[in-house]
Amino acid sequence: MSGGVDSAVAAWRLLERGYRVQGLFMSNWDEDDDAYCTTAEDFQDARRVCERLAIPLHKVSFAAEYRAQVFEHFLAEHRAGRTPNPDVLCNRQIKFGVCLQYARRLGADRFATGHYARVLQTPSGYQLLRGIDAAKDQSYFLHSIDPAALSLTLFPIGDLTKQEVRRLAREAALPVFDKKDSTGICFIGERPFQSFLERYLPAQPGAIETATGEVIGRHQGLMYYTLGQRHGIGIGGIAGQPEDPWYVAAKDLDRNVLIVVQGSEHPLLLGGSFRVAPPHWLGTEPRLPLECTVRVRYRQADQPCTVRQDARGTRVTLAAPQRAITPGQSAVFYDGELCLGGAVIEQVLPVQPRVAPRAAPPLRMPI
RNA sequence: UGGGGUGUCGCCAAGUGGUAAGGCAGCGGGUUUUGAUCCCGCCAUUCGGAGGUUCGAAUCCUUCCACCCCAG
Repeated sequence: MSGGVDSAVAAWRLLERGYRVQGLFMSNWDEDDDAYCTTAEDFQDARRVCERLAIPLHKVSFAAEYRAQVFEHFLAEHRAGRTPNPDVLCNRQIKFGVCLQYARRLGADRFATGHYARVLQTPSGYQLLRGIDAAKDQSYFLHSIDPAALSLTLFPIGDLTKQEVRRLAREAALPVFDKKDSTGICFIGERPFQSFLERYLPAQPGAIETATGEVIGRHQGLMYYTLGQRHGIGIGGIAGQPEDPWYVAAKDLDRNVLIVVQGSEHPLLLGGSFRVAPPHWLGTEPRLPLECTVRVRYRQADQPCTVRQDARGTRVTLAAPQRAITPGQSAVFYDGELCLGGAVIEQVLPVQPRVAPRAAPPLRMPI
């Protein structure tokens, strides 16, 4: 129970179906107790919901595990100039890892969350499906959990739309029926990103350059930016240049230079294929090459792709180039509604053919 | 020091006598369980300063200031 409307309705639906339900509230972030920290209110909300449902509520902190298994990795990735997805890791390590184990020790034989996703039992095992509500589907964040956890897991609202969840919450008189959806890093919450990271990763200012090497500004530290990012670069109008906004196209870690390009459709923002770390498959490992669809970033449109194995590892080739393919983010593979698994993006391969005209060698784009 | 040019929002930039376009950046909000993207809104009573002409000036005149270029 997070104190939000989704987990509240999930618990309510389980009760409706006759399950014996107990609530479990996690507080996994105790680094600070500032205005951005909503843990106290969220716990109160969870308690009110459980009172309304007449079920017990357990409170547990996995702050140490979160710090060690999620946050340290998050910082290390940023240090390396990549863009990690802490919530993917959080689901694997914390929610469907230590928390699930904890629930087992409490005597639970099933484990439920308020995620917008579905579990399908098939002769060959349990499979993860997208949530019915395409706009809220959270299978992307769940793709890397232990497949064994799926067999114990219930997603009671995965077959509902957000609108239906809100309506049910109202009808069931759940105190949080009107509570705003939460965003931001799970357990840490939404905060000014750069100032938050600065507390852990000191600024390392450097130059901002165009793709042709012209210096047009200063950045605060490569780790504060992500590929495809527009805001926060601080570049205004430049005489003789078009009026389009600037986007982060690459990071040159060796030179501590942020490389930016102008216009949201700039070719250097696009990637046609990319390398990934060894994939995590939720079901039986598919034979490669695999034709499927892939989502390269949460809420990005699915794209047809081919997953191949070659001498250097696993490579994904897209049917159409995608914007802002970013090392550290997850590529999640789907077969229709079925979430097959995913892999962390390692390296983007440029759209342009490898053989360039003799006169102009292709720009080297680090990362 | 001569000669030429330019000074309009943080940046780029329209406007050349009729009462300050637009873009970028920034800020605020929406969307969003990463970080982005995206969408909406806000953002110069004032045009380098001071005088003057005019019913009316960013636009004309005078003067001062600053910067740039060519001379030197």
